[in-house]
Amino acid sequence: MKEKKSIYRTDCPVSTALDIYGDKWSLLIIRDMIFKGKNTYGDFLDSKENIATNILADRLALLEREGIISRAKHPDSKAKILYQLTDKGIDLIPVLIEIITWGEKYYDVHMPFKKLDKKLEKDKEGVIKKLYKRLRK
Amino acid sequence: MKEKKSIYRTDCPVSTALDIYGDKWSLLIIRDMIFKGKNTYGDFLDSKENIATNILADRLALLEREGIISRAKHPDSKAKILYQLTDKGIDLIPVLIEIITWGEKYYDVHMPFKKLDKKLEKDKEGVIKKLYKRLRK
DNA sequence: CTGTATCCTTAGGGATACTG
DNA sequence: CAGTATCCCTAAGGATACAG
Repeated sequence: MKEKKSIYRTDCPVSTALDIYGDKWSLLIIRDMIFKGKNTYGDFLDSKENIATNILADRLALLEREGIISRAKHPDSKAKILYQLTDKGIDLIPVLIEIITWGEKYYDVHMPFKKLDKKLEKDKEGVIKKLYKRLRK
Repeated sequence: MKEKKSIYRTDCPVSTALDIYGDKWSLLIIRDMIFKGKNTYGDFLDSKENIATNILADRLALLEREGIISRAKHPDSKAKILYQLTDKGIDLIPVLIEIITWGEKYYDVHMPFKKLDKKLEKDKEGVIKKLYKRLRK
């Protein structure tokens, strides 16, 4: 596997964050983990956006290297790997929530669960707290 | 100039948002407009990250096409152009704030104004409101 | 099932020169 | 000053095949 230099452009929090997940795929993996409970390679491959296997492998490695996700053996099978959000990854919930809020305000788009859309409008803080609770267990 | 197809991958708000600003530069321009009051081509070129002229021109066009920024004549000079955030662009404030919050929590990074960093810790909502107020004028 | 590896094409982007 | 244009290289990414 190629080595990434992991050098950030500047000491700005925005540019540093973008150096890590400023691309078209990383946050989709995080989205699937947070909102759809996905946690295996096959799960991620199965998304509507059709991520390529090489890109998926690359991003999983990158996210693990940055401490955003962890890998562990899956209880179901020896070959299977279980990907889980670390606390650092869980802390991306508010970022995702704000991106969703913006997207839903300006485009005809929706999260797969209508309940979530409505709850978000009414009680964003409540949604965030619930997600934290579910993922921290 | 090349035509961008502007077709979004899916109807997911996250993937749609990433189709627009899921790259290493777009949000840096927005950052500079929100937090540093930048609004001319030369201002943007002047950032620490050293964006290339062709990339800057491309992103300004993209952001304008998406209705996130607007262009107008600059009062100072006929040649100069004034870029300003639209309401849609201003609504990216919460996204940036959450990205900054996450970045500052996990990396040794800082926004150029220390006051902002401290205020963010104590009163995130207040900071957001102030920024909205300043930019909506 | 979880990846790697490979091939190939396109997009991103740095450097620089140039124009209205 | 605000871009365009060009050159050229690298990174991103799609498709497919293959391996443990």
